[in-house]
Amino acid sequence: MPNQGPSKPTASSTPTDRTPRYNPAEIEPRWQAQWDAHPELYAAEPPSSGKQKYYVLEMLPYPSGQLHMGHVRNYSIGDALARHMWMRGYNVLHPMGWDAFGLPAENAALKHNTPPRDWTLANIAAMRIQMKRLGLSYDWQREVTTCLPDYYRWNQWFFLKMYERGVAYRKKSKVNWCPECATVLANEQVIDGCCWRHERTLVEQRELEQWFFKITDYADELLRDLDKLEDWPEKVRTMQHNWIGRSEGSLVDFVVVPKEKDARAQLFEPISLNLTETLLEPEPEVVKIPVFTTRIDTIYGATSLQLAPEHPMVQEFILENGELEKKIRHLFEQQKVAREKADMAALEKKGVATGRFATNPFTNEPIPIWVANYVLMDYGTGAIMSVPAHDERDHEFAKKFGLEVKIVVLPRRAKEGEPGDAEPMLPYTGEDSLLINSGEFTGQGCQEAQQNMVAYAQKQGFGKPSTTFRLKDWGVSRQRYWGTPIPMIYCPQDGLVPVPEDQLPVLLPDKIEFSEEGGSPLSRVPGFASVPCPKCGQTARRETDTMDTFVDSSWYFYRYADPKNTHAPFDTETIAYWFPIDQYIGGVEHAILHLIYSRFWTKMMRDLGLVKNDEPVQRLFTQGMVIKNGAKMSKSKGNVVSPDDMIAQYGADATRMYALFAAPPDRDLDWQEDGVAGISRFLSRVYRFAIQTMPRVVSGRNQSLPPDYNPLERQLMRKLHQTLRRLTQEFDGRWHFNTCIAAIMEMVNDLTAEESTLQSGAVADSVLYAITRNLVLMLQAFAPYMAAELWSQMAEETPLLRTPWPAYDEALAAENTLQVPVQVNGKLRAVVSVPAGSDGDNLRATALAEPKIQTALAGKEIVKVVLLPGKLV
RNA sequence: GCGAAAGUGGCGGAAUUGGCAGACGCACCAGACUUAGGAUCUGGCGGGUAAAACCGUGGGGGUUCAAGUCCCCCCUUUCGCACCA
Repeated sequence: MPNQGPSKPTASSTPTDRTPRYNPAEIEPRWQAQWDAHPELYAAEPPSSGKQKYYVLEMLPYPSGQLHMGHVRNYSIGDALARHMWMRGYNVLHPMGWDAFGLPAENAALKHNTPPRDWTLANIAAMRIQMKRLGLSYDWQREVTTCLPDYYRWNQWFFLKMYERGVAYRKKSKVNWCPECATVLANEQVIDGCCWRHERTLVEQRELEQWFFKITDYADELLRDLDKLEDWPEKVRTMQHNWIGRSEGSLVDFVVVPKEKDARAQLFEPISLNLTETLLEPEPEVVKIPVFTTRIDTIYGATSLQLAPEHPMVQEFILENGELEKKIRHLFEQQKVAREKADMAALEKKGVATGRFATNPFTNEPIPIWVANYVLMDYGTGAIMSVPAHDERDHEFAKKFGLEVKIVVLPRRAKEGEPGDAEPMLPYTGEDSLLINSGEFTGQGCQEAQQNMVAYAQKQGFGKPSTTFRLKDWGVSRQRYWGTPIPMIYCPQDGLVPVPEDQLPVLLPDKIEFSEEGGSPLSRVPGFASVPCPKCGQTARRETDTMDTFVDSSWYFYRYADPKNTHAPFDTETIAYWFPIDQYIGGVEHAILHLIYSRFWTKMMRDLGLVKNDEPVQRLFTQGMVIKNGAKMSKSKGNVVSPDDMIAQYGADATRMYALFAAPPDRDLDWQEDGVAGISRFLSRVYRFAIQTMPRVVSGRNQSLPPDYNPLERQLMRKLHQTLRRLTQEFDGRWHFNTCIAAIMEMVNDLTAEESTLQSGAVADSVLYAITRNLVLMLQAFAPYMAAELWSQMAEETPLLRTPWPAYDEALAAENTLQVPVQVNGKLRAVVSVPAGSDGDNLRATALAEPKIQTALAGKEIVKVVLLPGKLV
């Protein structure tokens, strides 16, 4: 037969072989059809089963139309776990669905003139086929598709509940605008100043009226509960911690010195109040500039006030002094550029003195007011007090612009009476220190002074404790079509009117025209925007923005537990059984976006009385990326490997198994096709061996194990139990499935090495049966098709998934002869064999009798002999 | 700059606790079977040596009978944070 390209293993290609060849192209579709016909195989039992539940979840995909290797890896991990937990006797919930709203559908509509709905549903159908081809154990009866009204109506329902409680609100504010998406983005969707979808598109700031969710109401709890999430990766917790960015400090009002008064005069001359004048002149308005600080203890060292270029007061200063305008605009531009480049650190600090002063309420002394490019309007109050002696940034700035540096904190002396540390290196930012030059607070420790000073400020009415967050409210309005319509109506008479609950869902119209121009596409749909007001019946305008798609993914996993519910998003009692999710698996790229929104949503639902859990996810696992040739797979790099190609060539079992074998699941995985071929060879060996021994395995099924194992039986049983032990421990612990698969390979290598001996009947059929049966159970998590095929050939009656996971036997796993390495001065000199259970003297004698050891010890004195039980001498 | 993780053959990786470094797989080499081999099987495979000795886990020190693993210093890579007041 001429060479015709890659040879696919087909049964007909080797007609002369006596044993059938492993042919996944034949085996896999056959079992897939079986599983399709029996969805109950993978169906979770209801809470009433009373069984211990296990909810394992992989992050639902966006239906792009194509699975990629990252998906395959993600689902292979989850599927291995789900199958294992089934065998461990749990009632396993393992669902899958589609994060089906989103911009790509609209882009596709524009490009191919296909309605987003058709495009999306076709993609879902294609990907569902791919998933089924992979043999994933999903409960398809619970499939959730977020773009269908039976799902998104509950988004709308939640929105109304949130609106009632003030958690959803509308405000005009500066928002992130991606020109590419032609829509607003949440803060979480802006990465390094660019859109999360368009890595190179700079996000613009636009002033728009938008819907927000008050996630900041939960900021404290979201932060605090991170401590409860012990089974989450430290990395994710840190990222969320940073994102929330809680900072505890104080607000202090500085009073602007009126322009008429010469600040310097006020400084040096006691103020002689002319009562008549004061009474005659109109009282000058007291203008306060609140400042946020975490170091109120250093306030006596504040030598200037620095305002953000966009600070409202700055406008007034510009009105008074036109020359300032250009300079301040310049500062603003510098800051803007730096922020867009996401590199504020590289920004050269610049500032402009306004010529005006403000009074430090603690000292009653005026300090100059500046405008600085490094002060941000959207953090704190947009104004800071500058303490050059005790803050790095302020120090740098003060030195550059010649501002006063006033030391008010000194390090504590190590021992009383010892010299030194009078002049600390500036800036000195240590907090285990003492105050000087700080009025009545002099001599107090920093921590102590912080408390006393804010209390004093509060008493005097010019300050209070305050906590600031980096986390901002979640902007959810999107000026797009393919999303959940926001169920609100604007009535000229009644104002904002929610769509009544019984009129939900607000259906997304099917007929829609797309154009390149911006604005909400729904506003151009005749008959959608115009609607009678539910209150007065007059013509009103419907909200035409849709919700951020992260709303969909914030609670989809609750719907899985009760997917067909038509009168509520889900049943609270059912949720109480299934939640929290025992194990969630996905990429670390969702550490902030999806995972923080989901946590918020759960807490919000808890406050609505819908769920009882505080957190959605008990354990989180973030798998590594799939890379190829050192780079993340991407179309632009041309290094994408298609799962379909892999399956067509090597089968789903080999593809999945390789995804688990090539690296531990938490690490990045370098995809090497030769490795998949290696797994495929391994599966072929397994298949050939199993089929060849199958008649004896089947006959061994009803025989009891021999009372005593012969040496070969003992050896094979030992390997079996060592392998079982490895798998049991890995599933319980660190999930290094790569070593599990390696262990199974070792076991199979041992079996095939003894193949001819086995054929000649050296091992009892019952032993062969025990080994093969357990081999199949172990393979099930990684190569479910192979396992199903062999299981059926063994004519087992229990469904594979419901077969209890075998407990390993420590005694059987133990070696009876130990190969003990012997070291002399830490160097390996020999390996001696001793029977298991030998005592130290015995071992020592054996070791000393070994010629190599005698050579190594020649002419030396034995100082010490170290014996380690079960290890080495 | 701060924080975290990582660095082991030609490659992916193993070595749960300080105890035989390189399991398992890929690639490669040799052989067998073949009209053929990109199929299958057998053997080899860190460097070094005729064989040993010896040297080897990013680099340098240290602790220990014993270090990939623990301690100190440094380098590199990846990730996260970064004028957050």
